[in-house]
Amino acid sequence: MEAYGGPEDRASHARSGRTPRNAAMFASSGLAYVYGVYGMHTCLNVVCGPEGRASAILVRAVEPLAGVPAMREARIARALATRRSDRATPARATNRVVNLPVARLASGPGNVGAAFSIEQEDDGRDLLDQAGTLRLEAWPPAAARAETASGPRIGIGFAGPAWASRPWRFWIAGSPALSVGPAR
DNA sequence: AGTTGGATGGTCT
DNA sequence: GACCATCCAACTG
Repeated sequence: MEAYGGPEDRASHARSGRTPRNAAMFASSGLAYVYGVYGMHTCLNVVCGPEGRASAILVRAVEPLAGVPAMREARIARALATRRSDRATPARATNRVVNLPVARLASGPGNVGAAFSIEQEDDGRDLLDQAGTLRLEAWPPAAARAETASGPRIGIGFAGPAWASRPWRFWIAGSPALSVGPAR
């Protein structure tokens, strides 16, 4: 995951103040901020600041602990819906996802959006509503506490060295499902 | 194993 | 009209 701040954060969608797209970032914590990038991917954020102060956490990757078949089906459905080239025939696209390792099902912000069937209409949804289909649940009390690590955020070089180097990316140490990031 | 470039459209200048 | 909080196939070596 990655933390994004308000107008002072040159890497944040809120860097130019409030706009129609980033309105959810200024809302109260616990809501979803969903945006589309590169015309074909949806990314999920969790709004985490007080109302009026923009902040959000981008979910860059998820390590599947349950629901693997459902995630794989969602990936297939999304792959068929947004087929990218004539070379990627439906059969070929489906086959690729079928053979995808579990750790790669949601290893990247666009893949998280695909694996959880995130839509633009999920923007602003209350993730704390335990009756909702898209929700945050409490970490099981009995579960072991995960060890975390941190480093620079991915894909935000445009923000300049000061902000690009800030270690606002956090991950579970040793997780096999970490996002790879853009090639360049 | 690492790099490059195409796909694709909303958003903001 | 340019720019992306990306992904993956097809290259090179």
